[in-house]
Amino acid sequence: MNIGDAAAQSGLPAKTIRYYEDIGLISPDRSSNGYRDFSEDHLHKLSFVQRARSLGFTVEECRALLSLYEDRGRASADVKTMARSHLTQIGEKITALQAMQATLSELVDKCHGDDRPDCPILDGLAGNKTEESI
Amino acid sequence: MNIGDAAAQSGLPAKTIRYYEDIGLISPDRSSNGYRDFSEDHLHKLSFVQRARSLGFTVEECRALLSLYEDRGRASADVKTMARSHLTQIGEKITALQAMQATLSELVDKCHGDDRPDCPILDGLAGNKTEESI
DNA sequence: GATAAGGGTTCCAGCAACTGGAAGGTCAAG
DNA sequence: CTTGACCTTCCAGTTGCTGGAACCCTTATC
Repeated sequence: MNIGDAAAQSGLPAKTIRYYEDIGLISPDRSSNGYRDFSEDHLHKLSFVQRARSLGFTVEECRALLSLYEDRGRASADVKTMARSHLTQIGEKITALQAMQATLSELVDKCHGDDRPDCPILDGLAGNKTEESI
Repeated sequence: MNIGDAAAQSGLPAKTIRYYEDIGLISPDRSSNGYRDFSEDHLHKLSFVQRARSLGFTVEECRALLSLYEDRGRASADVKTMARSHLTQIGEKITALQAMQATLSELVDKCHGDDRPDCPILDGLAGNKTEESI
């Protein structure tokens, strides 16, 4: 199977697949004309990586997950540990974003947003505590 | 004021401040010895950028915010528009992360996490619907 | 046989926003 | 006078791709 079909079936852009080969994540065969040749197994791995990436795992984590996936003697505890640590990071990111959201909405709410220059958002960014600003 | 003090007072690493000068975000003066010399105004801008960055604005957005900040004739509506569009993006990121969180916690919950190879997390990544897996 | 379309290949550059490190100049203290 | 803490510049690397140039392969059509 050529890269175009592999891309279509895995949901990854062809460029990304080439990149994954570059960094040694997958190693498709080559046809006699030099084209990459993807087997079902390769396709499977690509989809695996696509899903792991869409869950926010880094490429290096995907590499580790892939090798656990291939390892018939793995301990599911190892996978669970990775997943949990990733969950922690996701949680931290959400918390950080929610803090930004809270601060920024507060500022936005205070800003009347008209043609006057007076702006609590800019004041807030400038470090001024703007209790009242009209 | 030297870069070290500017860094300490703005909460930005010196490297970052040099980088900001590189990309034209701030333009500190130079002392006769070639050292950067930061005025109170520069310091103010650095703190401004630091806060904007910590609210998740991109550097280019910071540049725009800075120029609005400097512009005495600005309309607060322009600032509010930027802030709101940024809030939207934050919201989208949170939603995406929460989706990852939901999917991944579900898989983690299903995984018993012991020394056996059987693993619903890997099955999930492989695209298998694992209803029951013990 | 020419050619055009639609694959594929390589390599190089660039994005964001820094960060690390090397090689060297400057300055204040002991 | 030297030591150490600063400062300077420049170059390379990070993450995960993405775009583009220049070129090869295959198939169909004229």
